[in-house]
Amino acid sequence: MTTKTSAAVCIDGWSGDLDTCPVRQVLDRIGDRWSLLLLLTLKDAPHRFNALGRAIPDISRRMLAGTLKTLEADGLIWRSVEATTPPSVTYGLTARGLSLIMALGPLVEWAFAQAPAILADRRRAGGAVSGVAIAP
Amino acid sequence: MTTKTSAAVCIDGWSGDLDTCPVRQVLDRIGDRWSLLLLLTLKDAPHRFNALGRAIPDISRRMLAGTLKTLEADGLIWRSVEATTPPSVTYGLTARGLSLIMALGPLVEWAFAQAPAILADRRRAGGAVSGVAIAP
DNA sequence: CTGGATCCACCAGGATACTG
DNA sequence: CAGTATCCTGGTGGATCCAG
Repeated sequence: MTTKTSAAVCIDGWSGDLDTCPVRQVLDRIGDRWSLLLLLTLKDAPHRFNALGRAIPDISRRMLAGTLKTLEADGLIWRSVEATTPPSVTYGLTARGLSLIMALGPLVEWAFAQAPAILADRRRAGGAVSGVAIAP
Repeated sequence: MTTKTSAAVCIDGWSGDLDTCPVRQVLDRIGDRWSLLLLLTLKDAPHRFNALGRAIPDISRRMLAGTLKTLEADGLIWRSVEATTPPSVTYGLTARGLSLIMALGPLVEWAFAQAPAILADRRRAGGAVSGVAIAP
């Protein structure tokens, strides 16, 4: 979502730049490799920096720090620093972050319900499409 | 989502590979630059190939063709070929594609409702986080 | 322990040209 | 009209080293 665009459509009649469409911006954020995963990890309980790293073993420290910063800038998570030595930083969900997770609920259910069928279709891709058409 | 992972967490206690998590797969698909846009364009009515290109001016033919193929392989859209000369190919939503759009509804509403506040927070990023914390 | 800074590999995706 | 093939660039993100 870095390229300049000039499309006049997006969603629900959104008629501005593609890059200013709210839905696009949200998907750009949670659609990346780590944001959603972090949000869902923090849903259960606040975590410290390295605890998050352990909960998501394959994230690099760079992406962990960067993604957390972005999520905080968006007000989706909070960050609390204990000025001890060594320092201890804790992250947790904000109300806004929680509301996002709630809004994701139906999508999550859909994903779990449809995943097997989609994977089956994808496997025999190239053949006829199996989905029932809305229009002929 | 091309990198091999071995994480043991994902969503709702999903305990397989990150890459096999249904929600990750769905987000990988609709989170890309064009899929959701195409789905929403097709929601209103079926479109022909070049009509889609005109509805979304800044998509390249390569990405248009590629994204359509993937969406079809996942059974989210159907593809109908008229063997005329010149050929005419029409795309439209399947029932599954429509159900995905429905599942996206709450997220879309959330995005529109939260976008202004998020952008405001993002602008003065670096300052204190404004979201109300769930936990202190 | 919690990051920032830097270097670099990889690949998604745009431009262009060509085919059925 | 509806794609496919090829080349090439720029951004994403991993690895590594450094700092508070």
